Amino acid sequence: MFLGLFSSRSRTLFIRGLHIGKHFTSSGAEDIIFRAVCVNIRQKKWKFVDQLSSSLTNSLVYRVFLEFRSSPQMLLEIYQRIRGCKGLSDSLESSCILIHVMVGSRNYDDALDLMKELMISKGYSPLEVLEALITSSDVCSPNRDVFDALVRACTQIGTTEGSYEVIKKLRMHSYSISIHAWNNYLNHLLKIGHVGRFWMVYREMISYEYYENMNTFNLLIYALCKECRLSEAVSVLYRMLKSGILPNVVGFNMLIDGACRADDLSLAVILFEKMGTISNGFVSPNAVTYNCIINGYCKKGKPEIAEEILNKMIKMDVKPNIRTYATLVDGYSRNGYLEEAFRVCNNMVENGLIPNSAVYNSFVHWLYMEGDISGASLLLSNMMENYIPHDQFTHSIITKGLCRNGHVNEALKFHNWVVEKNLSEDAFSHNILINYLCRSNNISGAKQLVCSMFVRGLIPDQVTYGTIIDGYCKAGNIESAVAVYTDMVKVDKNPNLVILNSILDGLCKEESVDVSRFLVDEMKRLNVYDVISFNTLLNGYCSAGKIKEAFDLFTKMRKGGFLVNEVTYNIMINFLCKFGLFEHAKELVSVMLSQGLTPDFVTYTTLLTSLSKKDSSEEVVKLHDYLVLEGVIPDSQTYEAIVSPAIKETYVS
DNA sequence: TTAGGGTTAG
Repeated sequence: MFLGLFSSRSRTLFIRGLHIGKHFTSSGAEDIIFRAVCVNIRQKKWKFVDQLSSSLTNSLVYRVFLEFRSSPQMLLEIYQRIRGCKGLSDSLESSCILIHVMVGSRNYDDALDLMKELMISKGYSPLEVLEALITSSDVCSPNRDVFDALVRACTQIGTTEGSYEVIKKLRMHSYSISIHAWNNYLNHLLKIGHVGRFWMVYREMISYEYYENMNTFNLLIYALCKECRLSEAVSVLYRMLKSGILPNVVGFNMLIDGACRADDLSLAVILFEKMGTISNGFVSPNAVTYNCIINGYCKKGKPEIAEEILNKMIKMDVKPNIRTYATLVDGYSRNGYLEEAFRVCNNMVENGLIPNSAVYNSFVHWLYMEGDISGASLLLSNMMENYIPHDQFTHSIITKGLCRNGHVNEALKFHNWVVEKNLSEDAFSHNILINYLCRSNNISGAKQLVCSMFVRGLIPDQVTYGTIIDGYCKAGNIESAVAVYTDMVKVDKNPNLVILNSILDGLCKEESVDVSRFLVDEMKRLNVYDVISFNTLLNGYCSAGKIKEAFDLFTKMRKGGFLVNEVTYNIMINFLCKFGLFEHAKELVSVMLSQGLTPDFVTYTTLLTSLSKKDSSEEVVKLHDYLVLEGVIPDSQTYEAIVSPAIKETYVS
């Protein structure tokens, strides 16, 4: 109290003394300062605190925080005033008191920020923060939400292991964490694509006798949809209903979106129509629901039905948003109706929405795909004039657009500009360029680009490695491909199916068919294979003239059912034609059709090229007619070179 | 917690 009597001059001298005299920090002196600070804070004399803040020691800050721990607002104000001071930034214990108080007063955002700051800027590990929080819970009223918040902070800064260690440690300390923290961690695992780990953690959670809440069930639906396990995802919905938990619109939306992505639009529509009934009238479609269905129809090649859904949406009083229009714009564009896409965009503007980068990106992408470089450039200028910021998508689209239209050097120049401006944040654009450089046999250029990624702090991803590996394989340099593969495994990037298929193709091209078969066996053992793997091996057998092996494999694949597609038949048809067994090849077309597979332009070209070498024009025309009647879309080059002259000849004779 | 646009394989 006596300090209150100090004149402002003597107070200043007192503070100056604090700056100069380190000896002042003896406990007696600290008590005096502590009381002085507390009095001034209570009287809201912040100027005093502000002047003193840089001189506060760790222990003083800690004592002040303890003193005011039951007045969250006051404590927060003190924190705001002294947040830059060394006494606070050095003290994990003081920060933990703050965190306890913030969480206790439901000020989660500030608590999360503080935790993140401790881990990112101050370098404390999640476990160190946890231990400090546990220790400080002796002086603060313990609150489980603090630990939940720490798990959340860890997932937000992306430390997957950190969050898991926190959960584990809490169990060891017999502190229970809430289902919300588990959900948060599970959600994080899904976001980073670790679905396998998701299921492990989920099972672990259940083994500790936690009960799923609505969010957990939604996460299960989300995970199952990501894995295309649609019927299991639907059964989660029924499990929810059985356990008396009413699904919310998010769960329905994830199911509907999952069904669309799994190419089961009819299920998506059924769920969409029945969501009201299933939820006892509690849930009705929202904008996300409509957007999912609209996207489903667009990706299925039916943008006009998608637009009908948009009209229905408006009728039902659900307001379309920018994503609704962006989806439809892309839907029309990707199906070749750019004019319609522009019309939809105009409607959007009339409805008061401004085209964003997603809308521009779609237009630019599809203009480039159509070869309309000037149209794309025009739109890009328009984008800049309207101050719409370009993003990573824009950069990739421009890079690919230029490469695809034969301007690889322009693409490289553009890419360098992006990199120089520090605008490159992900590996996408690099991967596109690496792919085009490999295609043009410039593997050393591609390798340079990978090196530049490291220099810029960009981590090459699976696609980067896969593209380089494929480049080497295509160039017939399987040794280098395997060397890159080994490097990739060393940096903890697991090979995926695409990469294994590339290596398999490389081995087949090198006629190392025995090694290829060994690789396929290994892929089968790991359960990482698809129809492409088998087609590649089949093609390898055919190229190597291994007739018996080829036919054995073909029979096995057909027995397997799902491991056969049009390409399988094309390989065999080509093989038979090569050996002059044209009739057998033609018979395979009937087998194909009986299996519900439609011959494609490759089948068409293979058969007609082979037939034209040995038979009359009349036969060529007959085969063309037969294939077209069976639904084949003729390859234009083959038609011009072989069929058209044959038709003329047949007519003339 | 859910929805839009860009990369790799036969």
